[in-house]
Order: sequence, then structure tokens, then C-alpha cells
Amino acid sequence: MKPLIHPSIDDVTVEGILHALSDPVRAAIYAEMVGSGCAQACTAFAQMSEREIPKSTLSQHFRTLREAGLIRSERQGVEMLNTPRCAEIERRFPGLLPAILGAHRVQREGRKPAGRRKATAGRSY
Amino acid sequence: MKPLIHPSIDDVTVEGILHALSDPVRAAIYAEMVGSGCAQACTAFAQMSEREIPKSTLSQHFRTLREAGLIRSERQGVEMLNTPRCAEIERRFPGLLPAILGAHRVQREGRKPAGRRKATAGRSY
DNA sequence: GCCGTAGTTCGTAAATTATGAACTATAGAA
DNA sequence: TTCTATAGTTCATAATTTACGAACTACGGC
Repeated sequence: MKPLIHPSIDDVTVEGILHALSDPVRAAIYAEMVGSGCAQACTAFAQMSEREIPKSTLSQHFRTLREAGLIRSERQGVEMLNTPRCAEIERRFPGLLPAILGAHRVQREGRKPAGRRKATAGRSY
Repeated sequence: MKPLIHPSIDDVTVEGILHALSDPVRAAIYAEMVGSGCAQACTAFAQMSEREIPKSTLSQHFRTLREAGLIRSERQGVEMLNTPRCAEIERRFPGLLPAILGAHRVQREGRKPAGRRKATAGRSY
């Protein structure tokens, strides 16, 4: 097994991030990961988009997220724990992730009459 | 010539926007277009990325931007005038475009000691 | 060692993207 | 009106990327 590739934060590019998050499955995975707060195994996302996602595909999605610098993956026993690299990215591209995640949220919630999402100061992904 | 497709703002998706702007050429075109303030013809961007971009490719890039809802293209005499749909998108996905353009700027300017970019209130793409 | 779980890698089919060549639309001569 | 040049689009196809099943690797019990 080749060692996993985690780009240094300075090598993370906007293109890479946008590309990674332009796929609905990866966006959902990432949003869920950020939302839950704690590290999660890949399997946790197999049943994400109505249809079961094949594990080889899922593996590629995680690789894309990882190589875009969005997440860090660490083997923990038999499974792989993934954690978002929010803080680092926020330092490099201030406001980018909150804006993207916020937009995805707007889209999911579909133009609701009045959103219950106040603009809390600080990290409000 | 088929009539150009401009999605209604409600059909614009985050995925579409991210995908469109995840290409460096398109991102550069869009940034330039937003920066300049005025409508511009496609040809204006032929010499964008060091290497001359073939016009068929350029045409596809504009189509992608257009169908993602990022720009509006109108024939004006022999050429095509393109204008960004910033205001509409800002209303649908508040903060998304400024964040992306800002991040692209950070990347271009490459970690400068102190940026000369104050956080002006209002539209500061 | 053997088994089960969790992921990765490989090979190939399917989908996207890039680009030259041919075409369309428009403006301004001749 | 026809000719010519400019600006873009469309088409066909080559190159690149993505999806996913099958085979493989890694780890933790038993």
C-alpha cells in the first residue's frame, strides 16, 4: 500500500478545492464530515446519495478530497479516520470554505421562507 | 446557430459554479471580466494563459461559464459581449463569489507579506 | 495461521474535455 | 448585391478523466 498523500497547506490550490467540491457526492461527504465534528471512517458514507456508492468509487472520492488538501486520513486499526483540515485552509483562503458550505446549504434547503441560520461570529461552517 | 442558453438564476447550482471556476483558464477569464467591470468580447481572452488558447476551446469555456449561470452573453454586431451575473448570484448564494475570487487572488499574489486589499463594505470582488 | 472487515489498486468501459476544420452570422466595403 | 474579413459556433475525433467490478493489501481477533 502506497503511503497516502497529504499536500502541504501551501501546495493546496483553489482549483483543487473547487474541483473536489464540485462533485455532489464529495461535497456531501465533506459537509457531513465538517458538520459532525469528529473523525469518520470512509464506510460511514457508503449510503450517501440514495444509491449505494461502490467502495472503489468511494475510495477515489476520498483520495480526491485528500489530495486537494481538504481532509487528512489516518489509519486507525482496520479503518481509515478522516478529518477535515478546516483550520489550515481557513488560514490560507479565509472565508472560502464557509462560503462554499453555506452555498451548498442554501441549495439543499432550497429557498426556504426564513432560514434559521444566524451569522455567528467565528467558525460557523 | 442555436440560441444561447442562460439558466434562470434558480436553476444555477453550486456544483456548476464550482466546476466552472475550478478550471484555471475559466477562473482567469471570469476574474478579469468581474475586475474590468465592463462587458467584453471572447477574443479579449485569447492570450490569457501564456499559450494562445484555440478559439474553439475558448468558445467552449465561455459556454461552460454561461451554462453555469456565471455570465450572460449577447451578440453585439460581429462579436459577443459577456457580462458577469454577479448580483443575481450574490442574491442566491451570498458571499460565494467574493470568497472564490478572493481565494484566487490570494493564490495569485502568493502569500505576500501584507496585502493591499482592504475589506471595503459592499461589492468588493 | 485463518477469517472478516475496511480500503486500495488495477483494468477497462463510460463520460468529459480539447482542438482543428468546416460552418454561420454580421459589418463594411466594392 | 456580392465579396471579404472578423468573431464565434459546431462537429468529429483524439486525449484525458472518471466510474466501478475484481483482485489485492492491511489489520485485528480467534
